[in-house]
Amino acid sequence: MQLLAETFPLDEPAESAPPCLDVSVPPTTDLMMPADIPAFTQNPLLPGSLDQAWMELLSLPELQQCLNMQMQETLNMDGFMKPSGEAQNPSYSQYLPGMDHLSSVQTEVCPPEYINTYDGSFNNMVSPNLSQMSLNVPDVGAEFRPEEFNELFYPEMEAKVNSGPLTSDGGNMAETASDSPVNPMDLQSFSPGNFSSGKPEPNVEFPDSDSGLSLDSSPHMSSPGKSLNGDGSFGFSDSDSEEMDGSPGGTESDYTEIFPLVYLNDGAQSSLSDKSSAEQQERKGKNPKTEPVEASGYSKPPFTKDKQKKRSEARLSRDEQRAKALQIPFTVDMIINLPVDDFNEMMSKHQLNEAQLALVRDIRRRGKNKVAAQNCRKRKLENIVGLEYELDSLKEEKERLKKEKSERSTSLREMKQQLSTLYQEVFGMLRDEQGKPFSPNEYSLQHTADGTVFLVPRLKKTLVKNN
DNA sequence: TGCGTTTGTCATGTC
DNA sequence: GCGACATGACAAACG
Repeated sequence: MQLLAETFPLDEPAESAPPCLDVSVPPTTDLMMPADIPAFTQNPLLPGSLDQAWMELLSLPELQQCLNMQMQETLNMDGFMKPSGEAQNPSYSQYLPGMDHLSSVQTEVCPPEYINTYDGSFNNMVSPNLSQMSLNVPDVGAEFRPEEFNELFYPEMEAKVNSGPLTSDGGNMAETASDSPVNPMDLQSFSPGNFSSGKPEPNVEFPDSDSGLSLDSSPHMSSPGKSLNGDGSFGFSDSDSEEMDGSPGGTESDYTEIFPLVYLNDGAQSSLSDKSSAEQQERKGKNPKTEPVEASGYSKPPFTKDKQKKRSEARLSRDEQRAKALQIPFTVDMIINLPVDDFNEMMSKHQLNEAQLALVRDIRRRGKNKVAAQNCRKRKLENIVGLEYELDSLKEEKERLKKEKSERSTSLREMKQQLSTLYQEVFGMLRDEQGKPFSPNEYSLQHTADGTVFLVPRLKKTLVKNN
């Protein structure tokens, strides 16, 4: 085994450079044969007590490279901790996508086969699976968009959402509207026998309408209701909803006078009524309350209970009552669910007065907004649930990373200690021309990428740095 | 009777 | 500019 220590110009001109010792360790040289180390003849030999195994290890270029890296990192430990520092990035969602690169950290660590060469030394202090050291970043994808998260955690829910009738894209809605059978209002219910209660109420109001049919509460002052009722004798409001619900026909006489029947009895109207009147009658007979909701295409709103469903039906029926009162020849379902083109076409086929038009628009707006509100609330709940799952997942990930960081810190500390020991041992073997050991205050060992080890004067190093 | 939840509605903004 | 949709806010209904 040979240990070479020769002057080395380092990165400065030879004439100005103080001598550096090139301590290269060819693996096949004999430590006890100074003749084999010509450049070292002017320098002290390593003592014969040097463990040959150590020197063999040192002779390995891989180990030298590893040592070189370790020494560099020892000199600059900040860089050593960089990956962990990134892992502490509080911006977790942004951090996770970038975690992929951390798996490459292992390439910067001395590979296990090199470490294993130490057998009894490094082997014990370094994780045996160093090459396997990588952050097991869960495959969570590059982003945490709520949709993906929902798909990740609630595939079933997502499927239901996508397949259900309450999609917000309107596709199903339009389909439902166009596919649903036409359910015109029961025109027979417009008969005086059904509508007239014989109890005229000049100030009766209809519930929940801003169509201009309510007098004072309506912000839509442009609506025709007021113009029709300048005396304020006619309007809708929720305050009379019970009245309306209780006696739906109670206002018939008033409205039939105010809004004379505009039934054109044209083809459209007859088709609308003939098409499904029988069917509707049959359904109404079975379950008159649920018919409008089911036919509307959103038969079961999310998180709806039976009683709430009844409320919904009651609400819808109030719109039906209004429509009946104004003798609007369309079903509420049609008004709400028809595509805009079909809706306009339907409207164009009937001569509706301004009050009727306003009410139809209100019914359509309210109906669509009701569905939109239901979808909005459903999405909000899904987002909340998804965020809760995400929070739990991130907490687990955080704990895992903390544990991993602790383990890596321990491993790094042990490696530093071992490297320091090795450094001191190698350094202590070196002797100058007089056979005296080099002062660690004046010299230090440095590695180059090719595995060469230099004994560099610290003063020189300082000078070079300052220059 | 007070309180929390659900639902419908309105107002407003965005597409 | 209009219509559809989304959403916060509010009030009513209800348990």
